[in-house]
Amino acid sequence: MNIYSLNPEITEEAVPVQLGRKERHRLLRKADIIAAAEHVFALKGYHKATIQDIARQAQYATGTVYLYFEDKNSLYFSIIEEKIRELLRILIAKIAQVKGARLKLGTFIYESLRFFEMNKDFFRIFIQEESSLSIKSKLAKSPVASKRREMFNALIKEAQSEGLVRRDIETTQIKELLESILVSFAFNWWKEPSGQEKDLKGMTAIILDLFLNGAKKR
Amino acid sequence: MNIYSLNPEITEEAVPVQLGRKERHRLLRKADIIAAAEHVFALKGYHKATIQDIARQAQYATGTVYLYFEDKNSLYFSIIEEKIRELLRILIAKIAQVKGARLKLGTFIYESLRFFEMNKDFFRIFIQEESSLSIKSKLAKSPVASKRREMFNALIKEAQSEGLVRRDIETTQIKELLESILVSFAFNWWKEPSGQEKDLKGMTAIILDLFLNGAKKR
Amino acid sequence: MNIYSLNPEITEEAVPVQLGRKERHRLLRKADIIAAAEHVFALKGYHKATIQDIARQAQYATGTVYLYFEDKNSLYFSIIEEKIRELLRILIAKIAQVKGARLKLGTFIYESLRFFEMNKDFFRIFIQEESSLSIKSKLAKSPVASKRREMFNALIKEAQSEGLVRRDIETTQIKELLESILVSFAFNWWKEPSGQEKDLKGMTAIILDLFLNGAKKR
Amino acid sequence: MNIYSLNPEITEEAVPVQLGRKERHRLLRKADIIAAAEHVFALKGYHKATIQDIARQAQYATGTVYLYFEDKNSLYFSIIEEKIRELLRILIAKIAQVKGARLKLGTFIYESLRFFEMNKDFFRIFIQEESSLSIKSKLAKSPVASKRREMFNALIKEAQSEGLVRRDIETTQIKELLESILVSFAFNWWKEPSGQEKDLKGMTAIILDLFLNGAKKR
DNA sequence: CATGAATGAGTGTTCATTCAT
DNA sequence: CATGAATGAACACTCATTCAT
Repeated sequence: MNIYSLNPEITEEAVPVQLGRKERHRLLRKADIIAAAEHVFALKGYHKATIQDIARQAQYATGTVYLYFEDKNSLYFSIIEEKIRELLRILIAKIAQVKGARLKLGTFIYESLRFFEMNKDFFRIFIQEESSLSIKSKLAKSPVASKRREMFNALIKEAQSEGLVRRDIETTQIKELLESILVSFAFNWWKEPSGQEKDLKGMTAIILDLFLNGAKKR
Repeated sequence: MNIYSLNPEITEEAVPVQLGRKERHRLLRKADIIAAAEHVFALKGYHKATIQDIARQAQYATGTVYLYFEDKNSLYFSIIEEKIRELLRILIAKIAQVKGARLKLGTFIYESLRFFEMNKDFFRIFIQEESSLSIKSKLAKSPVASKRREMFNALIKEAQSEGLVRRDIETTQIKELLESILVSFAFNWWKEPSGQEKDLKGMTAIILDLFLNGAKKR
Repeated sequence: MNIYSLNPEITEEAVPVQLGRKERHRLLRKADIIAAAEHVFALKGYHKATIQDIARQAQYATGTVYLYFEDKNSLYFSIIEEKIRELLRILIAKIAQVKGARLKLGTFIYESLRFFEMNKDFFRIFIQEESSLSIKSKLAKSPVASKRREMFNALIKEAQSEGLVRRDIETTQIKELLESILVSFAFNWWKEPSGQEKDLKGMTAIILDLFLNGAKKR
Repeated sequence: MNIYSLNPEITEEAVPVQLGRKERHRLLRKADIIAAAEHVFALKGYHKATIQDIARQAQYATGTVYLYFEDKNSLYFSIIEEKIRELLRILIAKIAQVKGARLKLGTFIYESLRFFEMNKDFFRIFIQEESSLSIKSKLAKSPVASKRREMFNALIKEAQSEGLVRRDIETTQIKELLESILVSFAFNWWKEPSGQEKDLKGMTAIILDLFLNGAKKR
């Protein structure tokens, strides 16, 4: 897997030059709307955000949104997909720069936390509003999410074959465990109003420590 | 902390005799409605469940619901509070029966998983529908949730002072780790359609292992 | 067939005393809304009439309409059914008062034209707006329409067995002929702005003549 | 009256050579769009057919349709006018080939029914969807419809002066009567699912019989 | 207390029409 | 001329909440 295997749709910088003017234009519009929707959803949450709100924010007419997205839900979905795509791009790039499972895991944790920090507002959608886990179900079927899962799995597998991570537990379960820990720390950081000053990504070491060594006193 | 410190409101068996007939009546009505709401929410999810649905299920008139609950959201909230209260009651009772931090932790894990298993349908609300994390935020402020947090913290602290759990990391963070692992296993069990046959609470040993020893190979 | 075989639902005078207060109330509300809808549909036509218009006219809130009717279309349909029911009631009553196929046919024609004259505004819905024929298709399946068809058929059959009407052509086709002639005269009367003064029901004799003797010169 | 008195606009074969290239081009475009619209309207009905559908079917852009037709309704109207024009052309041609009012009437009925049979799909627009009678009102003012009316009237008048048709009833009314009978038979044939096999134009004799001789037993 | 009919604000979505390119 | 992206008004329908009985 490499960075070019990511579907470059939407993200402006990634729009290949060979796309026709029309198609380029289309992707830019989609990006406009996604940006507006991200903002509105983050502010109001899924149910309270209206398509009119989003259109106004994007400075388009209501109907225009429907030229680019099937319906409200698919727009919502696109935002999330786009975010995952972005995170995945970062993860792949950064992880490629280091050697050894431990460092790679550390990089993975660090960049994931950093991404969360930088997209604090966006994640309010999940946190304040609908279907955090429902979305997970739907996302599970999306190609981007699959890519991320594969990459994550590969990472854990590598750690297992390098002898860093135990093999008596399924790769998938180890992966889910690390994910849970990340989500948990992120959420607790997010929850605290004072969390703004603290450094989420600075918790990388502790997380890695807890993940690998557990809670037992030695 | 002991079992009597729990707010006994609502749960029938726990209704103290000294409450007036009126008040007792009132609590029973609330319990009726909560039971109906739990069913309907689990079936349809928060947004698609209507107050009319719930009233019909409880065999009351629409307006009656509003005699006992402020609005839809507070009804929803009450269900969750009630569930936590129930779990908390169980946890406290069972943990009181064993000695030693290790056993207590095991009991905590076992009973939590068992409760999740037995309330599979209820948790669909969180998982399929709204605001898994949003509710967490709101719950954080509710007295029941505080009680559970305190109890959980006390448990970890006990384990730390007994020398089972490391002291170089904050109690809260240790607690979050355990919670993460629980959530991770519970969600994965829930997710699998075949999960019905498998035994979630049977995973207690593995979870305790991962919690104490971490993911590192030894 | 007799007058009691008609479904008396809705029409106020026909509401049997044994209906509960609730049910009576419900039928009155339905009648209110049907009256308002009849007016609005006649004025604006099906597509341009909005549920809001109708609700306003009936002096109810929008949602109230939906307590009594599934949706816009079914409301529209109910109006037509009700009109047919009314006409049918009149036809049955009047025809029962005369003897002989010729007189019965005359009465049928006369009362049909009279009904059309008196409901001029209502028929504008069909004439100016939607789906005159489409509605026919749907109506064909409704019980009221079936009743009217049966009654009409019985009338022609009686005329055939009395020797007034030829038997070498199917009853149904004879029936369609008479219906055609009625429609033709009614529409022409309706079309003329001056038609207001002329007497539609006064054309009974001519219609009966045309129906029986045809257009041929003798 | 002869075939050349028909407005030859639109129909390709009839486009006179003396029209400029521009104008010829224009008429061809209109014909393209009308053909597409006929198809789409027949398929979806007036309200559910969209201009976009029609444009796509005609392989033009949305806006192009508006270069040739005022709006959706006038496009719809043009189709009907064109159909009437076509029927009228046929009627005039066929009727010119026979002698005597009776034969002419028969031809008129036969060709009208045949045309209906052959354009079954097209007539679904009228039958399933909007404004059968509304369109009549509007059409009454269109030149094509006037032409057809005149021709029809002339036919009946001829029958009256030949002594075939009674003169004690207005020509117009006789005409409307025959039209109603035709419509009635056509609709009943159309309505029946089994009608596909039966022969509509084969009913010419019965219709003529009923029209001329009426329903009376002799 | 209980009822449940009535309310009416609120929203996703469609589509005829326009107009800058 | 042709295009088709953009427009935005319009509307059916829902449902939490109220209140007269």
